[in-house]
Amino acid sequence: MRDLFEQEEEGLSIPIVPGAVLLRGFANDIAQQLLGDLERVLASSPWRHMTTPGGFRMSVAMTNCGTLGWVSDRTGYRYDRVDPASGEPWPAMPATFLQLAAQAAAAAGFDRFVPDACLVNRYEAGARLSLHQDRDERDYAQPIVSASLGLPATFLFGGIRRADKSRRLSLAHGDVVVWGGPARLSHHGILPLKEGEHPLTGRCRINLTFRKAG
DNA sequence: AAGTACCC
DNA sequence: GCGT
Repeated sequence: MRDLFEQEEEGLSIPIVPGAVLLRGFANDIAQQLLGDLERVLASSPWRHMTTPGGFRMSVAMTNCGTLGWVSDRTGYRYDRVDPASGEPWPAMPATFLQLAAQAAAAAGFDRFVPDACLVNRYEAGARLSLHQDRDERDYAQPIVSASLGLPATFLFGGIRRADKSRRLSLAHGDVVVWGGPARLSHHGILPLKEGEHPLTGRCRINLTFRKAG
């Protein structure tokens, strides 16, 4: 019953596990500015489907902004200063992105969060991200901030061990999840996106994931 | 490896 | 649905 109650809360901090919190609707007021800034990022570094080290095409389309961008190809996962598609540095992180990330982190108890990487994910119907850990960053003392825009999705949030039981959380437009400290290496993922239409993003979900990678 | 296939 |  507690879960049903939580699903209906708005504008509140909802604890998930120690070190992880869902900030319901935290990005609502700034969502249109974020999406406008994203258009300028995409003009330099457009969407692309990366390849896993196993050689499979990821269903989620991605790009990055900030001094470091997350990249996957046949050689592995890494952060790189350069967009491999353009040969140029990733676009600068927009001020609105930095502000959202810092304010969300602070609201979750992580002060002075200054991300140097923003991975942008676009989910269309059927796109998914299987359960994984964010472990390519240098300093696990730095939290992860993940903002949802557009269509809703089911977020899986598990434990440190892959076999730990995962919780399912419905994430809606404007929701922000922050995890760090004891939850920093929690497994997480997104179930296949359902079809739908959102007034601001159309038939997709956009996710902004902020990290201090370097 | 953030993926798939296949097995139990 | 889980592990490999």
